[in-house]
Amino acid sequence: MAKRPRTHRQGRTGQPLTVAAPAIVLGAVQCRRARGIKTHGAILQRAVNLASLEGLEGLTIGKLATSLKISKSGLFAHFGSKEDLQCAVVQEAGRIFVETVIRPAFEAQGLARLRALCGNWLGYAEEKVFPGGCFFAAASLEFDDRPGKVRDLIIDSLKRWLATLEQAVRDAQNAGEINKDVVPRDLVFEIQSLAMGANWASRLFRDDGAFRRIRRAILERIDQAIEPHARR
Amino acid sequence: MAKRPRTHRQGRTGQPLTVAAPAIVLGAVQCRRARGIKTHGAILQRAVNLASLEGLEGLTIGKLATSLKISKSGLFAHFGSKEDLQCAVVQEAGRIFVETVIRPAFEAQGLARLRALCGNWLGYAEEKVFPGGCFFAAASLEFDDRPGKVRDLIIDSLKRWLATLEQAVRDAQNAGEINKDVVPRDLVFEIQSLAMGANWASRLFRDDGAFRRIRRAILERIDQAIEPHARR
DNA sequence: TAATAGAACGAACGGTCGTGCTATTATCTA
DNA sequence: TAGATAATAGCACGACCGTTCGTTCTATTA
Repeated sequence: MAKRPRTHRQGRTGQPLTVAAPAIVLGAVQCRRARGIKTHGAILQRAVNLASLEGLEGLTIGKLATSLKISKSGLFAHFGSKEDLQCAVVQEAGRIFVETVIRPAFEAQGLARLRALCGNWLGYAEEKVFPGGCFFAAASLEFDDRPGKVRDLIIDSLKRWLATLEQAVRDAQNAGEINKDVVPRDLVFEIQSLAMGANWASRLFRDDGAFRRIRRAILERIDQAIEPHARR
Repeated sequence: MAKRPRTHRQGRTGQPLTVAAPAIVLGAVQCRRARGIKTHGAILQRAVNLASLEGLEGLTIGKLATSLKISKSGLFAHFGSKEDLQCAVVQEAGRIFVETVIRPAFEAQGLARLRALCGNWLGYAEEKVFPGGCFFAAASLEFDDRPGKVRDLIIDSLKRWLATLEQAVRDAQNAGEINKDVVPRDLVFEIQSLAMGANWASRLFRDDGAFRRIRRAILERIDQAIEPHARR
């Protein structure tokens, strides 16, 4: 978008500010005092919500600053560039996703974990953890044709999510719960597609029945893949 | 977006130019001479392709004009506003969709038509009729939170597509090919979700294997719904 | 051939975008 | 409590946005 000749926020001596303990590295910039950390967090939180509604590109620094009642430049100083802001937003969204969808499911094992992952995802999308539906569904379609750091981060997040699902399938196979003939990637792919469809329909048609339909479809699809003795 | 105080392109006497036969009404503006019609078509074609890559909002009048080597204002005169341009683009995309996906399938009946609709859609997405994948998948997620004429058009197009699929299911049920216990809307919903997922994965991961996977999944899902005597 | 109107142009508008400089204020530390 | 520096604000920039205007070229028609 534009050239950025100088590294942002360096010490007077030139060496980067990769200092001691209490500094929090967030994006390209560091906050080292209580006020800065608080502001940084508030910006990020608002930015994630705004971006989920308007898209990562539709998220503008001016609107974000206005909605937080701070100056554009004051906000801008927290991130070296708009691209870095977008990256920070993607990472924050990923953190929320992990906490909401993935981590709770890791209390279960095998097939139960797979079911928990799917159930948590549907809950996460339905309960609007992000006001614009699944953050990564929107972001990935927005950036699929825009190479750069942001897209790389989005792809990386989604690959890790798919890998988590696949590993759960494999674990369930090793535990004898899911049929060994099932190709984990194929099953995960179908589940993921159904989930994306639910998110899409609920957003566009404002039809929350979409989640009910897809929840049933995903459970049935999993049931097809499990060994008889593990049936509910 | 902005006020447009005067009706666009009126005759000297004041009455609108809603004249005789050969005028072609395209969007908000009319083209009545060979040159204008040709230009209008060229703009629309380029705009549809650009919008499928950059989104309907990322499609900018300046970039569009530059890429066609015409002036911004000359292009602008063909449409009353950016919103009208976006509407025209959606309608043109819809026309292409109907010609590519729907019309050819209407040579078949019942179950065969349902299979043809699904197959045509996968071909349409895979062969990149639009360079940015399924136009309506991208557009619907982009506009799901932006009320207005554009979103209404997108929703309308997608509702008609889903209704076409549902009617094919019902016809197949009436012909005794698909089990009457199947709820058409549920089946269509699952098929549509799988299709959206294929489009999503192929775009983001540049993985055309997605279409192979989902094609098989859709066919299997349809097979589950059909009466034994109609099995392939 | 003269009159008319469609089609395209170039220039400019007010607005917003991302970004950079500089000054001011707030907070921490010696 | 004073000095240092982090955090924020103010202001201006160049670029591009959608849009409007007056003008020019060109094709059709009287």
